[in-house]
This record gives sequence, structure tokens and C-alpha cells, in this order.
Amino acid sequence: MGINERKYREKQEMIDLILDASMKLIIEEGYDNITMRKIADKIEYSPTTIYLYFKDKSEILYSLLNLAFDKFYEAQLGVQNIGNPKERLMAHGLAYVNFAMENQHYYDLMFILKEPTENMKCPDDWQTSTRTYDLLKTNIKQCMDAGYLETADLEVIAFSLWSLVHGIASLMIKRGFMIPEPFRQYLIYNSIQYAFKGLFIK
Amino acid sequence: MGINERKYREKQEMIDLILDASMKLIIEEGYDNITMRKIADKIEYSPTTIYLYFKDKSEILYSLLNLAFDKFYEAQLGVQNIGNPKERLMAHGLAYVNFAMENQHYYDLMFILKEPTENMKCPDDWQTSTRTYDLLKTNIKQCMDAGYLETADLEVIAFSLWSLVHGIASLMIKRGFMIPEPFRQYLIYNSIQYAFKGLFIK
Amino acid sequence: MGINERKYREKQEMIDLILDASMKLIIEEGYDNITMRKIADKIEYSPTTIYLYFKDKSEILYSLLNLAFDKFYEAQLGVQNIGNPKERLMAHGLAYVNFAMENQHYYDLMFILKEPTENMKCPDDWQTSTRTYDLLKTNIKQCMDAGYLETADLEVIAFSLWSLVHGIASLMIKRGFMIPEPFRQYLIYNSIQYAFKGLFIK
Amino acid sequence: MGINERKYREKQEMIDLILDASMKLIIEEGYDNITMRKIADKIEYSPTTIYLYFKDKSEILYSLLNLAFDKFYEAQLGVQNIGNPKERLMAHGLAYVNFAMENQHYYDLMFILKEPTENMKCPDDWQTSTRTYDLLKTNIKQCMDAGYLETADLEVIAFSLWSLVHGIASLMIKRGFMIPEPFRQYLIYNSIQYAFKGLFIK
DNA sequence: AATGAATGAGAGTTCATTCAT
DNA sequence: AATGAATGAACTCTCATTCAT
Repeated sequence: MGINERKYREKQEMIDLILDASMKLIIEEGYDNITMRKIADKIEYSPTTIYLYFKDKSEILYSLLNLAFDKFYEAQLGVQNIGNPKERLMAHGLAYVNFAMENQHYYDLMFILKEPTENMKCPDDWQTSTRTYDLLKTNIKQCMDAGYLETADLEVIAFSLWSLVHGIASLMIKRGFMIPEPFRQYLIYNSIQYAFKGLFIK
Repeated sequence: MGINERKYREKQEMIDLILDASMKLIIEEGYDNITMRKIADKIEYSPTTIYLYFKDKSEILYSLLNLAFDKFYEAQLGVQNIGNPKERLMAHGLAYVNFAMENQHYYDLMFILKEPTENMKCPDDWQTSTRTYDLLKTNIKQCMDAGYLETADLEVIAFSLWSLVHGIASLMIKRGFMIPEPFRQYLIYNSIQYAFKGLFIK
Repeated sequence: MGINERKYREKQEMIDLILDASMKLIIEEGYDNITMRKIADKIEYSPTTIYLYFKDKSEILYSLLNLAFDKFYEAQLGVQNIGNPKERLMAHGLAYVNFAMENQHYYDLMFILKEPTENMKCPDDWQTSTRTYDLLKTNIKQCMDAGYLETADLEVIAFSLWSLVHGIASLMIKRGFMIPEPFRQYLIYNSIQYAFKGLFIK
Repeated sequence: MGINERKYREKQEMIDLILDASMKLIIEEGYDNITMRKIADKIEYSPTTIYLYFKDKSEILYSLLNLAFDKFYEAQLGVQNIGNPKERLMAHGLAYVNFAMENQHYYDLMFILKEPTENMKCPDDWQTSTRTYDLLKTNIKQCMDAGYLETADLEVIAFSLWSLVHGIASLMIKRGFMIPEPFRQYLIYNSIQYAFKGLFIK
């Protein structure tokens, strides 16, 4: 049992090593400049070795994407223990953008880059990505029920809010480098405040 | 003079020919499936010829980007003759998203894809892209002055609104295919309405 | 002694297992699509294990070849109990082609494919393959002695007959798929008849 | 015109160069040990260059095959001016085997190796290979008409004769190295004589 | 006896680019 | 002005094989 466990652990470590290296490469050289050889170089193994742990390149990228969605989902769960629905919804928005800013490359992978999702063959895993959207809808629904938001089509409100935070996040990721730091935070925080504030009716 | 003019004109025509073909290829096969050979095939010249008009591949993409920004700017100018600032601002938002939806590949080029802007060496051309942002700010300012919007930091409002429309546009471009058509338009229109409505105070 | 015997028997079983799997693979996927990994998969052992029983891949193929020659020889022995030399010789020819048709991959291995024999290092085992030729010569000799065949150089007659049946067999194996089944049998049988008939003088 | 002609000629020369090198490689290292890189090395060009003249590897092999069939057909045409049908038919058989012996690797390509024909996508070119068979049938038919051969199913006789010469040829190619030279010729010639002689009725 | 881990060598192919003409 | 010819560098992936355990 001990032996199998160790082997399993070692296998997992190798997988993580490869995924880590791949992610770093994406960060350093961009999504479509990663090659099997570069990954191999980074982990100091031969390219062949990677194929012992991943069927092919797309499986690596797919794993990376799933990892990102998991991290993402967990980051959002953090706000769910806020009792007041209004505060919770606002916190949710902020958490969304904060996650994006702190994990820009994961966010890129999930919501900006085109290829990863295009190359994904098994879209049954889309649930991984809709989980979070459902969370948002729940929070909005509770705001509506508690009278914080005007009664309206839930889909519209949800898409509206998602667009807002996604817009902020992706603009910041793509253009943020042009905005000096203290101001960047200010802009993020107040934009969310400003837009959300308008929506609440009490 | 006549000769030089003709030569200049011919050179311009060739440049346009190449850019047109490149854009078509992007539309047909996606940004990173364009190759010099494919461009050459499309214009029915040899690959070598392209190098007489463009230093290298990235210069083509850079030109394409500038072209996109021009088209984009012009599309937005269309709403400027609306007299009422509130209506004008709302129309601006809609025009933004509509342009994005109707010119998804241009929009991609400008605001979503990573490489084109990364490979761009001379960012002094950023002005091309800020022109449009200035337009937005002007419209917001006039709304504020006319009492339609609460007085607040112009930068915050502008970024907030840009985020919203950019969010809508980019989500639709990346995920829109999952949403059936009549509902897509409904979602776009009402999301904008919903978010903007909250901001106006009269 | 018992222990050693058991070990020897086990070793033999493993060798057979590997050879069986290899032959099946040849049949299923063709001679040069066999890989050590596929053999290993088929026998549900690791690729490494195979190397405990065979020096390398070519040794497997060599063993397979020997196996084929044995099977081949035995198949021909079947006609030896026919008393009449003329009938026996004709039966021999038919048996030859029938074996080839029913064991196309073995036949391929022995007489058509190039690599197996080329890679074979120890051609002292050629005797395995000449055994059968000797059988043919014996049968021809007896036909000559019994006055069924004109007296002539035995080597010439033997080579002539071998050529005929080998020609039929290999053409059928390589091109047979183009000939619809009932006609294929007809062609095989009658070609042999036709050619042999000419040779017999009574 | 002169220029185009020269270019065309140079292109042809390059194609021939590649085909020659490929054929030599097949001779030296066997059909499935040829690689694009080895061909490139042999002609002292880069691998990429080959792709300027051939779509891919299989196109090279396909060309080689066609070349072989052409050569083969022409070799047989040589006997057609022999007036007497019987002599012509016998000469045909000899010419067949002689071609095979003198162009063993072409013969291999056409009639022995499995892959080339398997990998060929466009079997509409099979006519190239049936041309020769038709020639054989014509000669047989004329022998029958002239009373040299018993009246029988033409398909049977043709297949019978083809099998004979193909058998001789392929055995010689595969096993010929074991037979010392003066005897090899003797064997070939007399086997054909022996087998044919039996068939003729006058 | 058996294997998991690892690898070097090599496969076919594509790309942006250059050079001589 | 235009191009045909050529290439180096790179790509993903597969194979037989070995070594330590």
C-alpha cells in the first residue's frame, strides 16, 4: 500500500511539475508559443517523458483549463458566507475582478484566449465553467427577493453584471499596464461601486 | 510628378490588396492560421512579393490593427449627431457593441487577441485607440453637465461604461455561439438598457 | 529437477504467448505496424518484460519465421500418403497454394516480405525452409521414375513447379482482393490444373 | 519561351534527381527505411526543398511506382514485333523475367512489396498496370487462334502464365542470391522452356 | 520475474524568410 | 516589380530500448 501510494504521489508530482512548467511558459511566452520541447526543457526531462503523463499536448492545455476553472470557482465561494445579499453581491463582483487581476494568466486561459476553448474536444466539462455563473445568479436572485434589485429578467441582470466585471477584468489585463498602480486599484474599485450602486433600489 | 504619383498609387493599391486578403484570411481561418503563403495565394502573387511592401508578417498585422481602429472610430462617430446627451450616450453604447458584433474579427484584433498588440513595436500609435475613448468621455461629460448623470469622477464613469460594453462584446464574441440568435439580440439590448438605466438620475 | 522443469515450461509458455500475440498483430495490423508496445499490450505485460524472453524485436520476428516454416512443412506432409505419384504431385501443388491462401500472413512472412529474412542473422536455419523443397523434389522424382514426367533436370522441374505455385499464391495474396470469390477459387484450381496437365506425358 | 523551357527542364531535372535518389535509397535500405531527410541528404538539398517538387512522401513513392510500370510496359513491347505467335509468347515470358531480374527493385515495387500499392490512394491508375496483362492476353489469344494452344479459358491461361513468370521472378529476387550465377541463368531459361513447352500442342 | 520511468533518435511536415535573378 | 528556389528552425509525436528497482 505504501509503495503504491508513493508511486501515485510521485506521478501526481510529475503531473503538477509539467502543468506548472506549462503555465509558466504560457505566462512567459504566450499561449501559442508553448511547445512540448520547451516544456521538457523547463522541467529538465526529455520531451518523450511528457507523453508518459499526458496523451498529447491538448491534454495538457485541457488540464490547465480545468485547473483554472477550479481555482476560479473556489475563489468565488469565499464570499458566500456574507449574510446580507446586497453586500454579498457586491463582494462577489469585487472577488471576481480581484481573482482575475491576481491570476491574470488563468483568467486569460478561461475567458480571453480563443484557442484553448476551441481546441477542447469534450465540452461536457462546460459545467465546470457554468458553476460559477450559477452562483452569480443565485446571489442576484436573493437580492431581488430581498428587494435590493428591481424585479427583472434574471438572465439579463446576470449577463449585465458578468459583462461588467469581465469587462473590467479583461481591459485591465490587456491594457492595465498603461495605468499606474495606485490609480488602477482606485479605478477598479470605484467602477464596480459606481455601476452596482446604480442598480440597487435600496 | 505624374509618374511618382502613379507609382505611389500603385504601391498603395498593392498594400490594400495584401491587407484585404489578410483580413479575409483572419476571418476565414482565424488569427493564428494566417501564413504568408496563404496571403500570397489569395492575392495571386508570390510570397516574396509581400516582402516588398511589408517588412515582415508582424508589420501586416500591425497595419491591420490600425485599420481596425480607424473603422471602429468612424463607426462611433455616427451617433454624434444625436442631440440629446442621454440618448446619445445610450446610442453610443449600443453602437459600440453593434460594431463589435458585426466586425468580430476587427474587434478581436483590437481588444481581445494578445499577439497583435504585443508584437506592436511603436505604441505611439496608441492615440488611434484613445480617440474613441475621448469620444466616450465627451459624451459622458455632457450627460453630467445636463444633469443626466450624477457628478462623479469622469475617469471612473468612463471606465465603468467601457467595461460594460466591452464585457458584453467580448463575452458575446467568445461565447455567443452558445446562445440562440433571437435571444442573443435580446440579451445584448436589454443588458445595456438595464445597466445604463440605473446610472441615469433623470 | 521438478522446479527447473516447471521454470522451463513457464518460460516456454511465455515465449509462446508473445509469439502468438505478435502473429495476431501481424494479421491485424500488418507486418510493419507491430511495435513492442502493442505486443506488450496484447499480452498484458509491460514492454520491458518481453526483453526477458527475446533479445530484441528482430528475434521475435525470426522466431515467428521459424514457426511459419514448421507449419508450412507440416501442411505439405499431409499429401505424402497419396499412393499415386501423379496424383500426389498435383495434390502437393494444390496443398501449397491452399496453405498460402489460408495462412496468408505466414506465407507473407516466409516468402514475400523482405525484412524478416533480411534481418535474420543466422541463415544456418535455412534448412527449415529447404525441407519442403526436398519434399517437392522427391515427389517429382517419383513421377519421373513412374513415367509420368519426361526425364529432365530435376532442379529445373522443381524450380519450375515451385515458381508456378508460388506465383499463384503471391499474386493471389497481393492482388486477390480484386478478384471476386467464386472466381478466385476457380482461377486457382484451374491454373494449377492447366499448367500441370501440360507437363504430364501420361 | 527559352526561359520557360529552361525552367521547366530544370524542374524536371530536380524531380528526376529526387526520384533517382529515392530509388537508390530503396535499393540500399529498403522500401520502408526511406525518409525525407535521407533523400534530402542524398541529393544534398534540405528536406524542405523536396516539398517544392512533391506534395508529400507518398507522392514520391507513387511517382516511383508509375515510373516502374512505364519501364515495365516498354520492356515488354519489345517482343511484339516477333511474327510467330508461339515464339512471341515464349519471348514475352523471357522478357518478363529478364526485366524483373535486371530491374529487381522496380519489380519489387510493382509486384512484391505490399505498402506501395496499399498506400496508393488513386487506384484509377491501375490501368497502368493492367496494360501489360492485356498484352499477355493478346499474345495468348493469337497462339490459341493459330492452334498453338489448346482452346481454353483465356483468363485461366493468362493467370497461369503470369503466375509462372512472376513466380520465377520473385523467387529469384528473393532467393536468387543463394544460387551461383551461371546456374541461375540456366535455371531461369530452362524453367520457362520446360513449363511453356508442356502447354504448346504443336 | 517483472516493471515504471526515462530517453535518444528520428519520423513527416510547415513556417517565415532570404537570395539571386 | 516580381519571383522561383532554397533553407534553417521548429513543430508534434512514436519507436525500440535500457536502467534501477
